[in-house]
Amino acid sequence: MARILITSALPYINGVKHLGNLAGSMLPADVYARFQRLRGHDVLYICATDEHGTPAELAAKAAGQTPDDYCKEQHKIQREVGKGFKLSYDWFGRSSSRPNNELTQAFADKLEDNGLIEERTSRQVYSIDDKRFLPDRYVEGTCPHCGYEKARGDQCDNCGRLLDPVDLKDPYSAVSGSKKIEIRDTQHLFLLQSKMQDRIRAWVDAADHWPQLTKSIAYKWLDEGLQDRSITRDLAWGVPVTRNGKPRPGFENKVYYVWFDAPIEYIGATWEWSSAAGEGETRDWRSWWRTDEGADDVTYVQFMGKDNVAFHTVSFPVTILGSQEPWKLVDKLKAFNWLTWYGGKFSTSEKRGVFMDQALELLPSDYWRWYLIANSPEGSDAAFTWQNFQSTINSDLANVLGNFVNRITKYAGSKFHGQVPKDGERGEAEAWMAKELETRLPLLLQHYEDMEFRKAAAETRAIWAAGNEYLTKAEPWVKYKTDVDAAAVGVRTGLNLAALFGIIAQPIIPDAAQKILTALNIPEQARSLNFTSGDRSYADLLDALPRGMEISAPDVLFAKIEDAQVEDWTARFGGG
RNA sequence: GGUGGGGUAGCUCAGCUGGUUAGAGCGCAGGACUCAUAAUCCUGAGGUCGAGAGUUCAAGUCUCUCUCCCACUACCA
Repeated sequence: MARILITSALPYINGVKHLGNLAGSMLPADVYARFQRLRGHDVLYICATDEHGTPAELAAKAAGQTPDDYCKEQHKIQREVGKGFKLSYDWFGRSSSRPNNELTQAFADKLEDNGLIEERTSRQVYSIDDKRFLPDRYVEGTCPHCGYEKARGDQCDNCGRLLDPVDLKDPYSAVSGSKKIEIRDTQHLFLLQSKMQDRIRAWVDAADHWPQLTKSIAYKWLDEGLQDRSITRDLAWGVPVTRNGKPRPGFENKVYYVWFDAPIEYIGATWEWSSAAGEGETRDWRSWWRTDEGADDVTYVQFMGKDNVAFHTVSFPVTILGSQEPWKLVDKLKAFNWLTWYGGKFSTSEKRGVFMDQALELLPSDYWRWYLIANSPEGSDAAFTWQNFQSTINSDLANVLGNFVNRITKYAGSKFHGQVPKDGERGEAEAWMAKELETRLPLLLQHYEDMEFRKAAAETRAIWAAGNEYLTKAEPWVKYKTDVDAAAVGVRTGLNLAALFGIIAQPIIPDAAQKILTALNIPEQARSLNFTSGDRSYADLLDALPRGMEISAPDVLFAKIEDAQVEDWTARFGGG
């Protein structure tokens, strides 16, 4: 039994996430976690909300709440939506939690002890009316190059040029609109990433389980040369800057930069999980993270969108390696491209696309889970369209899987008293089906191991489709007229296939799988993805259910998506 | 601008270190079947693999040029 630690990129606290966020980190991580649990491994799947930073502070202000209250509320909302999508987190934490505060401060201390942090003075935009320093993008003004009047301090959206806020003409605060702006000196802590360049490169060189996309992004940063970066900000909301447990002089009104503390929350959330252990339960977070305390046998897998890769392959490892402490580093890193929405991006700020809470109002989570995995943006960006969604669901789920389960269970009910038939001998059709399973099931497992989710879904579907093909070959409804025993073999095999189809469906569509397996009375211990444990062969899968066992026909598993619904949703959400 | 990824059947995508007639699903056409959610199964049509040049006995697969799309570009996260 292997120990597998899984984390998905922390969703930012600022509002419910859209389907693109779900498809690019949380959902595949969940599918992978479910898969590995069903393989019998010891899995710990950790996620959390990323709560610090300027956007959270401003959103709280806009909502008339303290950042703390705002985050508490938003965290609960995100946690519930995650539940709605059946994301099987072992823990869904908060980056503002106490453990993360402690860990972040401890890491900073270690880094400074190791000569990797120094104080530097930098010049920043200060808004007098807002009484705060402003990040570059919260300063707006007229672009010195093209005259665009709403250029941001970091970049002009009109001409695309990178800017420095001091270059803007007539600058004003994007927070309040105030023009009372000045440049002030401010002290910040800089993490000396440049000193870690060689160590990081050696570590990336040695990482042989990373996909191409991941490595190329890491090397890009390394080739350009790691720059020292500021890890503190002039904000009130965040992890307070300390030195050896005491407020750091001159930094009383500053916090660590959100990108410094957020990845540390992977560890922090595990600590939270540990602290929440119930009566008589032992949870040791350090055994998952400290290689000197048991984590050396842990395989750590991270899931994220491509925008996050640099931070996970370079920035966070600088923190970990720079600490000189035996913390666990990532072993496998799966990065995703974007799910696109009618030619553009899903966008939280522009409210483009479908958001997780809205999606659940339209259809049960399985529908979305299947579509988003079967069309996962793995190799390149993937387009979401309502029509594609409709045809994928209707074909794969309603027709191929749902109809298979329905036809065989109904037929068993009407002709074989709702029992697994006892009689009849196997023939050619069963041999053909066994052969299919023998070649396809190992492929399916391999795709999951490789984290090739599109391929895993395609193989799952191919196995379901093979079941329909089998029934055509076996045609029990024809044989029933002349030879009931011959029909019995077909029905028995069909019912066993329905059970198997439910079993392999579990990682992607857990609810539907549960319905199938419950209707067929499959006990928990018989639901694993270890198909050939012991002396069991693939052919045995076709006769695994106890003969004579009562089964029931589940309700129709998937309703088809009607054209009228597509029209309705298109009108409501746009697209097309 | 720089860097990276991508441009393969009507649509969405597979095609690893170059090797016989380029694949899948959907859609489309025809047929079979009737247990089933007008579902399923079979067969078929359909591609100058973005454009051009080069290397090679052989290129979707390697090199160069061009073109279009997307992402990243370190103080948004």
